[in-house]
Amino acid sequence: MALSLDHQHHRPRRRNTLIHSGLYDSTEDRDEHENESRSKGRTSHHRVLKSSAVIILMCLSLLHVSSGLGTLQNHKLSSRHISFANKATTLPPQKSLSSHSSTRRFSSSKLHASRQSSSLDSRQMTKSQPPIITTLNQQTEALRQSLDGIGSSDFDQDPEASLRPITIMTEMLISYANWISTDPSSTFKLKACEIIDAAFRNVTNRCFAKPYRLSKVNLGMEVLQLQLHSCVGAPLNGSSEIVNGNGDDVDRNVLIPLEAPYNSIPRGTWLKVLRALTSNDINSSRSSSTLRSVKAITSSDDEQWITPSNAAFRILQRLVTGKGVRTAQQMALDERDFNMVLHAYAALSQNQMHSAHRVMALQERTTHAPPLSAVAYSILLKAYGRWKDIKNVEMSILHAQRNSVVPDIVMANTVVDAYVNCGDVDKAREIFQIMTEESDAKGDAYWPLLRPNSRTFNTILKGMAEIGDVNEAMELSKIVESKGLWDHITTNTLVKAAVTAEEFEMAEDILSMHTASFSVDTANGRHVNHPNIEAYTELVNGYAKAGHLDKGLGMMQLMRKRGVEPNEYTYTCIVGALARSNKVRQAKKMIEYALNLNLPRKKLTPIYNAFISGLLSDNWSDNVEGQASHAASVIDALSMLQEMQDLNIRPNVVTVSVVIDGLGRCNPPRCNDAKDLVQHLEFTSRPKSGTGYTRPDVNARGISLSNRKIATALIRAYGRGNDVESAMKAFRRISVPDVVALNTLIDACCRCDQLKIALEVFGKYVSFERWNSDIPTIDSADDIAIKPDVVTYTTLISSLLQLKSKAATKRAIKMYRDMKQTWMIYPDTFLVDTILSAMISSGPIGFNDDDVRFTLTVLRDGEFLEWEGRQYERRKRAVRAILVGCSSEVWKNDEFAYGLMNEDTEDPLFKKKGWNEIDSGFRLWGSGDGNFAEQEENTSVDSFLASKGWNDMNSGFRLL
DNA sequence: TTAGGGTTAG
Repeated sequence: MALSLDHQHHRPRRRNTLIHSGLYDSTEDRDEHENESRSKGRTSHHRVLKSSAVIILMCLSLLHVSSGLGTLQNHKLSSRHISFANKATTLPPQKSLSSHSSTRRFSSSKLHASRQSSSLDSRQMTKSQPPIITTLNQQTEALRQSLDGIGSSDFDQDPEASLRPITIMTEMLISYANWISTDPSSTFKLKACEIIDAAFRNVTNRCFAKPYRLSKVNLGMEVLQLQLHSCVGAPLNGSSEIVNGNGDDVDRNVLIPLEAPYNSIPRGTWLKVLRALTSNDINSSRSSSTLRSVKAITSSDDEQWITPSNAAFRILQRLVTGKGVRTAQQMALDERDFNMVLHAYAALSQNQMHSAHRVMALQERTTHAPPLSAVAYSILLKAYGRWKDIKNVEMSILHAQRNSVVPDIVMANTVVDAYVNCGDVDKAREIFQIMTEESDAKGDAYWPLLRPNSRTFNTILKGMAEIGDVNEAMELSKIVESKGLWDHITTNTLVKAAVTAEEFEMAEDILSMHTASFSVDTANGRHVNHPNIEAYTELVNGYAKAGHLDKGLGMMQLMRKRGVEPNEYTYTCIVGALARSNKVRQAKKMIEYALNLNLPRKKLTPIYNAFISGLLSDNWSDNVEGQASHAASVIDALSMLQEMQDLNIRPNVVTVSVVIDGLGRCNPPRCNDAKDLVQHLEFTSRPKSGTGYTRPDVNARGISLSNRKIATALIRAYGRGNDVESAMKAFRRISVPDVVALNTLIDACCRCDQLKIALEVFGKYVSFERWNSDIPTIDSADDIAIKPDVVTYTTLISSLLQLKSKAATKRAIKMYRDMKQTWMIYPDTFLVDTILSAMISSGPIGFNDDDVRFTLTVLRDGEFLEWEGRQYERRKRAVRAILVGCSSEVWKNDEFAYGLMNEDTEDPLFKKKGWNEIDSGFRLWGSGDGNFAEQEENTSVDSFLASKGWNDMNSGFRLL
């Protein structure tokens, strides 16, 4: 369906509900997020602590309100009211006492006034301002003081300080509640509420202001909870503990609701909360191993922890429905409110996309909300592009079209980028064509005429760079230049294209010709953040990866000559390259230099990772010398890990995985050491938990045995150590295993000759029906469905074929068919190679009809793949040699085989050496280059180091 | 509120 441009201008208000491929949920906006909300287990012990805490607090407060006060033990309070008090009980006794005594000092002075007010009769109150006002004002002042230093780590880690605001606010509500029992006039009631509300706003404004911090946000959430719900909390079991001035029993809660409208939260505050919850600071604090979760606002007694995005969604729902929102008339909702939440979900992770769709559905269904715009679709498209989910990229475009959303240049660029990320550069160029065509020439009327900008071109260039199509890229860059749209990213991307194609000279030329002008830091004559630093880094890395370490170091020299300061990325590349070449001393020098850049510690971790990874990257541990050398590298790696910790550079998941892998490649594999290391680092690297507002890590984002990458590395180690049982155990620790973890486990089983177990594992986790059922399956480990990939099938098929049994081969043939037909997975050259070499390895004897058909199928599939040089022809010849010699003649009915047999492509080498030679060398065909000649780069390394002023060769670093 | 570039990992 094509929409004309005219129609697009007056868009129908009708909106399509987004339902497709199971991602568009029709039960969108319930306030319940069962999957996400994690109610904290509340043991009876926990309850006892809570109640005793509340008793202490209430006694302290109420002691002054009314002497001879009845027992409070029977009060059932919402856990909200007392959570702060609960925290106080976790303090050591003395500290707890002092904490309370400070509260008490405060209470005794402030609440004294409250008592007086309670004992005053209402006649007196109408005459002049009641003392409660003074009390509340004093409490407000104390509150203001308690907020000093909020957000600082000192504040967060001092339970006394961080709990005080909540304590004071609760006390204000207690003062209010007690005063209310004297039945004051409504004028003063409102006045009192206004003061309390202002105090609350004071806190929330601070909590939800930049810089955003989880601890602040959670304090703010607590305040919102207090104002919204504590007042309507649990009843008092019909008891009558509080006695009013007339001696009558008053049956009510300890805390009572504020007068309207102060029992709700102003719209502006909600928007501040929304901004904080969807901010980058709150959502992407990857440095912290603390799970990002915030306290949910609930009307029940339950304490729920949910993701910031889900908390934001709930607030969006409030803004839509007006629940808890203080507003005279319904204000129109801003598109940005929705987009903020949409973005928070979409940027988060792939399995949050159904939540992203709920946000869009909420916006669509809310009549007083603006319609979905190109911005919303840009957010969605970017996310799907990032996950390389081309199916949903196209669905999103289709829905934008159905919703008559007119694309702007941003959305167009997002689509182009999404296609590039999905590896479909042709499709990206097609969109480019359509959007730049005059409308009457358009085949697709959806895309309006748009003027491409630098980003459009750079994005397409990126696509070309990734596939190494440097010629096309150069052609396109001429257009970019002629249009005056060349910027430093164009240079960087074009250099990348040349480097990917290993056209290093061209890359250097591009860089010299298009180096951006940059400002000189006159203070030290150096240039900071050179706009082309990425191109330089690309070159350094490209040279090093291509085996030209000397040239890579030459680039470092050139950078120095041109005054371009290497950054952490550049050092990561060069350190990794040096370490891979076992130039330990030089690598360490480089690290030392990177340390001098005075970067934040966090940025140094990857440099160390590159070092450790390079050090352990040796793959010659199959002989004795190799093993000894590997063992030495492991020691070096471990000492580097120690150095990191000494320098307070925190190892991350990558660091640990790499070291585990190194330990696993020892002979025998050091699996126990690997596991111990994880547990040790898990313990030592965990940040101190302060207030309780930052939740301890329970879900393995950081270093732990249940982290997916770490567990995967361990599985690999156990596989090498012939320990299937432990491998299985390690796998089961992963809450949501991915295909890499699965492949590693299957491989571990196969290595240990446990093919049966491998097939069971495959059967348990790989099910097309379950995978396709669209039901989010996070709850039960048994429901997890993993989409296999070509590696999964390669591992299993290879193992099956190695058994050389009829039954196993039959099973392999079936798996291969399932892979293509059910999962639409196409084989790669490695799989084709694996199968062909296995099938023909025993020679033509016993090669039956099925074997012939299978081999021919695989060979034919291989025809569509990209092979190095004449590799495919060689495989064809190998197969032909088998067919010639085998008794089966089914191939004679096969057109492809017939053509194969009659091709005249005789390989003289093959002719000379015959089948056995080919077989033994089969695997080597793929490796292409035998260029591992040892190069002597010491000269250039040292000259670089010398240029840095480090000419000291004997710095104490051990040379391997 | 939305779009483009470099490193380490499996």
